[in-house]
Amino acid sequence: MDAAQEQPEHATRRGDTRARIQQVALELFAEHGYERTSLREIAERLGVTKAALYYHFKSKEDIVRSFTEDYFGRIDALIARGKEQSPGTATAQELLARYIAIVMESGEVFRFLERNQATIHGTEDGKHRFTQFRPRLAALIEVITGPGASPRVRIRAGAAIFAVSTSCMFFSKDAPEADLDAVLPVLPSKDELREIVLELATDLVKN
Amino acid sequence: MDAAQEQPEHATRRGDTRARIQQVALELFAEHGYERTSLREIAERLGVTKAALYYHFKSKEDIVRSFTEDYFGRIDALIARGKEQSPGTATAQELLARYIAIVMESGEVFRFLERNQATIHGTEDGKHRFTQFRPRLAALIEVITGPGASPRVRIRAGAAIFAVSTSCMFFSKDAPEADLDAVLPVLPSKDELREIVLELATDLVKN
DNA sequence: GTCTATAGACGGATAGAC
DNA sequence: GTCTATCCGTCTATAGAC
Repeated sequence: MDAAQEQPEHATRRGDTRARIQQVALELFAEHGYERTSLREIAERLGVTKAALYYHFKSKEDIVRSFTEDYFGRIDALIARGKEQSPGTATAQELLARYIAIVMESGEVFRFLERNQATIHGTEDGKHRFTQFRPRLAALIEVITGPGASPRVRIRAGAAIFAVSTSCMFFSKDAPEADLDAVLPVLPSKDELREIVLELATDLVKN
Repeated sequence: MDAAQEQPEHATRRGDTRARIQQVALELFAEHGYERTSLREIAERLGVTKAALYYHFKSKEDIVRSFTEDYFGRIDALIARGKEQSPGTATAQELLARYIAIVMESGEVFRFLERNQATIHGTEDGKHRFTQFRPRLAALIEVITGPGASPRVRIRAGAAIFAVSTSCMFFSKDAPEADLDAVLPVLPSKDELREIVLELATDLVKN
């Protein structure tokens, strides 16, 4: 994760308080939901008070932004990279592979975004919302299919992204409190999962 | 959009406050999120007061249950039906087709469930089962793949369900306020969408 | 950097009149 | 069936001491 070294020296020596806040907040936001998790709850779990939180973050939403901006930065970089390449099966395959890597690496952040879509979409703050997945999805599809693709091809590309995202999240070994046993008696390793998911996404994109 | 205000002449405009509450609540819950939508907001949009809502529903959660129980009933029926059939490609295909139909028919409800996962998961009522998507997913996968399938086959079946669900929701013509134009310049009809999605799901399941 | 204390707002829910 | 009025809890955020 990003260690948030955006602060002056005096504030973050070895300062893991900020990082611990992020960690606990992300965990609770993803598990119980953004609105159902109060700052009091986060503070209590860390053994500090609410006011301490406000020393490190200017608001509740600011905590969210602190761990989502890194994720969105990666996606944007992926899109930019894709635009520089010539469309084709090889490019699409590489894009998908990189996308899978991003999703798997930022597992908890992705889980948070997935499970709090309505909340995130609802933040109409105007200023800076920690924001939208929608325009990025459009760009990803365009970059995978190339311009002027048919509805069928576009939908399949979208489905590939959806399938990849949700599968990586759901079948991940380090999913917290998953009733995974019921659906997958034997868990695949991270590499096995990556391979299976990439194969399935490729099937969707290449036809 | 504002279907609660102006309805077609043959629709039962008068005397069905309960249905109008459901409709408006579902719309707002799906769009802005369950917690970010207050009963006051729902009441205001209907031109009534909060207290009136409590005549028709015993709590906020009760409104949710009123429009989710039908959806889950259908899924459960689908699972039960699947269990009675012998596993095989034909069965899987039929199951997928029926699942797609369910998702497409209950579009707004599904959107609500999708976009409020964290909230829904957070309500540990225990007594009300509308919380659990997880065990149903496990059952669906089992019924599609048959018993004792490999991790790869199970993950592909899961991915098929994920892809179908999200695609039907996202690429649906009557998606409210979707920036769909950006990703799909020409929109498929409901039948075309169904066909495309079924084909893609089949590709995932049969290999 | 962390604390205590509190402001200020808004939420869900209920009582009882009509 | 719908209203007015209100209770009580919780929340985010801030002020200011140490």
